[in-house]
Amino acid sequence: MSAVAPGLKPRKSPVQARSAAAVEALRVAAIQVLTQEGLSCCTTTRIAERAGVSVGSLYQYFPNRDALLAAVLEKHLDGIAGVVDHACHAHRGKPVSQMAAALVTAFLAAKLRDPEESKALYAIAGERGGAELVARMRIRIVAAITAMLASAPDAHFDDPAMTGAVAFSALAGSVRTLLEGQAPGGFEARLEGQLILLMTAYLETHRRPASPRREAP
Amino acid sequence: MSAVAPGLKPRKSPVQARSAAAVEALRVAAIQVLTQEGLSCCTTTRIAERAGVSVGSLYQYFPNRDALLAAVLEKHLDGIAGVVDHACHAHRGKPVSQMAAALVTAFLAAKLRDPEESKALYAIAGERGGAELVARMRIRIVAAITAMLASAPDAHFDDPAMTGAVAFSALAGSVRTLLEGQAPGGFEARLEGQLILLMTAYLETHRRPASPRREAP
Amino acid sequence: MSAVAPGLKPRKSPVQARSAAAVEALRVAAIQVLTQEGLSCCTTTRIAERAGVSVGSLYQYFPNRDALLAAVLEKHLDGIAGVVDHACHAHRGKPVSQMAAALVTAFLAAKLRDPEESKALYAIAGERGGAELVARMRIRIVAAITAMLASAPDAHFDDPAMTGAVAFSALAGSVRTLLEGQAPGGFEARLEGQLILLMTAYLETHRRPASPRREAP
Amino acid sequence: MSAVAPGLKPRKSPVQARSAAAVEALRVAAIQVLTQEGLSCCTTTRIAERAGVSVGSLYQYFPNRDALLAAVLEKHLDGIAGVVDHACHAHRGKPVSQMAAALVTAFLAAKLRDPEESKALYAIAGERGGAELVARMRIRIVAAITAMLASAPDAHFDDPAMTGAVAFSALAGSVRTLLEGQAPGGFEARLEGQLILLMTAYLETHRRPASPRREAP
DNA sequence: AATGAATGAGAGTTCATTCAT
DNA sequence: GATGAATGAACTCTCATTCAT
Repeated sequence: MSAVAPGLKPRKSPVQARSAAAVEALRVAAIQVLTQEGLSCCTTTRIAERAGVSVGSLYQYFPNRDALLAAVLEKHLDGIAGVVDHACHAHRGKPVSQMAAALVTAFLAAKLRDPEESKALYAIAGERGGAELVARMRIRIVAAITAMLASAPDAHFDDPAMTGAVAFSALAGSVRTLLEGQAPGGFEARLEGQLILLMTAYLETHRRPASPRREAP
Repeated sequence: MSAVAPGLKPRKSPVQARSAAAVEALRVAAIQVLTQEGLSCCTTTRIAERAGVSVGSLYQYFPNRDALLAAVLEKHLDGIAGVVDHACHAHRGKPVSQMAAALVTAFLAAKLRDPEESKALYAIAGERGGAELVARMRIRIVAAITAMLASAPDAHFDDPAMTGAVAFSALAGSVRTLLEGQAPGGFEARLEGQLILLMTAYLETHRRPASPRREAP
Repeated sequence: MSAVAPGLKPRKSPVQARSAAAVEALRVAAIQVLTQEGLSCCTTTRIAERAGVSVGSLYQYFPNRDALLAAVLEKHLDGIAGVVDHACHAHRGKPVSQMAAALVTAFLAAKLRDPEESKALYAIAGERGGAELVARMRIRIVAAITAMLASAPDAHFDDPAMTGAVAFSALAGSVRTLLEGQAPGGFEARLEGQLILLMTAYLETHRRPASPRREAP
Repeated sequence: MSAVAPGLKPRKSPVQARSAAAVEALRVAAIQVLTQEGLSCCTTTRIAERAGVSVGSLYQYFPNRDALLAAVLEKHLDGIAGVVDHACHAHRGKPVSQMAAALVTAFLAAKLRDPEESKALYAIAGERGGAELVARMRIRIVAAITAMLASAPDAHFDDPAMTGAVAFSALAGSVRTLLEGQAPGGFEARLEGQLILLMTAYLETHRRPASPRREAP
């Protein structure tokens, strides 16, 4: 229906732009409501209200409430996965100690950027549909870690996928504990150091005994 | 835990016995419903139905739905905490490697004894009230670990509470991931070994450099 | 269980005595609960509890909740009616001014002896069954008043029943207002005087102009 | 009350009109249910059903059941108070006998316009919240009566507020009795005359002894 | 497209009443 | 008889979803 801007890249039509804006507003509103009022107050009406659109419109963009919440969760998880992905790519071929530090740092940075949001989304992650998204994201991240580990020059992992999975689980679990429980004072501050320590110790368990270069058959 | 002296007192009046049976039936039913139908289907009606009692009876034993779910969660957490507590006590003064193995083994044994139950209860843990119970249990377990660590003859922890907290978080988080996501094949089987490896590596990070007795300045 | 005093009047059997005690306890308990916790808290369980008997027993003495409440109301109304009845009998043949004063005084004394109770019972009076009891009591009292009025030496009432009904309505209504609304300060204190004034004025409206015997045309 | 100028503005937006219609339908339905089935059958479901709207809609207009009933009562009481208020204003400065007649006539006319409604609302008046509304209305009416009495040229009231309160209580109480009890035949018909008699007698009790004009000190 | 009033199934909870003990 | 746990219909209220405007 809209006349596309003459020439360059196909922009979103005005209609689509409006849609996109509304969708984004709903996403942000959902997080705010979730954060400030809790899951049980996170009704479609409240979200729409906060987003400044009508409930009717909400249902134009999402088939139902769960789809909206899933979308919110998915975007969040995508962000996390992207950051970790990137860090893993960037540290291929580096020594495992650097890998460990990079992994921890990247994940913490991503997850703690908006702690309230991260915390609130755990509530969604447990709901129908959430588990699957989390599983997908986990697979993606573990794959990235696995690939990184496999490229380590100073270590050999018999089963890098397993090691990666355990490493990520430990990391994600620790952060979850931090966010969910009111962590004891100073916990947050020193968590990063401790996690790097933990991660490094775990990965270096697999360190290659001697100069690996030449003799790999 | 104690074997009752054979043949003696009936221990509970018939009335209490019926009550206890109903309460237990409700507890089990709640876990079943949670497991098989999810948190949002876990209504008082459904639980009572499954337990074979009427809703009215449910409310005779629990003041409201949340109290029932909290009771279920609390019993579960108490079981876990008891096992870990016990293991920590039993390994005071042992080398850290044994501590690590014992901690991992005890926690896994407790948490994976009924995986469905454990999994289902994560859903409750996020609800209002659940978080507090989890926090309490965490504090109790971390305290036990901390005390154990502080007694290690072959390591010195500057901040055993921090180390204990991180160790537990990593452990609990890994198991959660295992239970929540459909873990990749074989994950469960080798998880215990990997977690022992992880835990040991982390704790031995703090190993006392040499024979500690004589040369401490 | 007790040995009945040998000989004289047929006492209630022990069983009946127990029943009577329980019934009375329930009656009193109902009033207390009604007074202290309100009609919506006036459940059979609560009443039985307060009376120190079991719900089961309550249902041995009363076929259902409404019957219990009706019994409570009935006894209350009987008390009131009795007092007024008595006063009316005692003032037959007296001047109307004395009748007015006696009526007001008797009714107020009866109704305000336990204001809380009186007030609480208005709640029952509106429920199914209550209205009928109230109507019956009204009829009884109005009859007594009517008879008294008809005997007045210094007045003549064309329709003493009508006059009696209006007089009683006004009286009962005023007291109800006093009890229900938080009456303005001092209202209670001077109500009696004002009501006597009102009643006297109303009844003296019908005063026989002169020596009544002879000259009635 | 005013005839809307023909053909002009729709006065209410369609939305508001629908709302208003629903609210009014609920009000009427509540009175009908109360009248025909009693307070204990006056449930939100039943009211909504009778009003031809869904329960959900009921809760869109009233925060809860009590609020709906209170609204119904309030409107009724406002109507009564308005009529009495008006009559009192209109009879300031008139002789007390006219005041008495006007007060009785106005109140009866208002209260007996829809006797079923009036009767049904007594049930609400006793519930939590109802008492307060009744008290407020009472205060308003008594104030109006008091002001009227104070303006009487042919009587002097030492405490017009007290006299007003008693007068109103007697009046309201009599009517209540009429409506609640199945009044004896003909009662209603002659009640007005009797109440005027009663009221007049009571008020004239305070008649100023002699020609008041000149000698007011 | 956008709106938000209307819907009604279904949730949690209560309580008069019964009946096995 | 007395008991009080068990019952379940019925109540109030919520909220995801629809659809006339």
